[in-house]
Amino acid sequence: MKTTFQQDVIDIVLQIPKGRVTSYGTIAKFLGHNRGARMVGWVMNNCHVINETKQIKIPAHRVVNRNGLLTGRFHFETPTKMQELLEAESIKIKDHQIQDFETVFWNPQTELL
DNA sequence: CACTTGACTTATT
DNA sequence: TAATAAGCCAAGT
Repeated sequence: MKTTFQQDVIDIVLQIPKGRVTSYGTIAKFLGHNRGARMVGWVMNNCHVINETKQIKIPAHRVVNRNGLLTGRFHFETPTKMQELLEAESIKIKDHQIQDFETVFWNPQTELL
């Protein structure tokens, strides 16, 4: 069974606990790509296709850049959708920036392992 | 098969 | 502190 990169990324994103977030680079590093954050972003860009193909929903709103900034908000249905989803999970956001980012940050390396 | 693009990150100037 | 370059690699053209 050859696991594709996007399968691995999806697998991790699906395991992000509710009310927590992680970053592209963290996921990439966990998969062995120290600087493969762009590939994670690429998977997220295809997450809509994946959602229909695999009939699952990927919590892409729980993946932000390493500054806690919602850089991928414009790829959602509406630019505010991402923030709304996060706020619905008790995550505070101000100016598209996650507040207390270190607190809600989810590290698969230490918490999933 | 070669070139471009990208929801990123780190280092350098 | 802010702007630029380089590094990473899968898909699309």
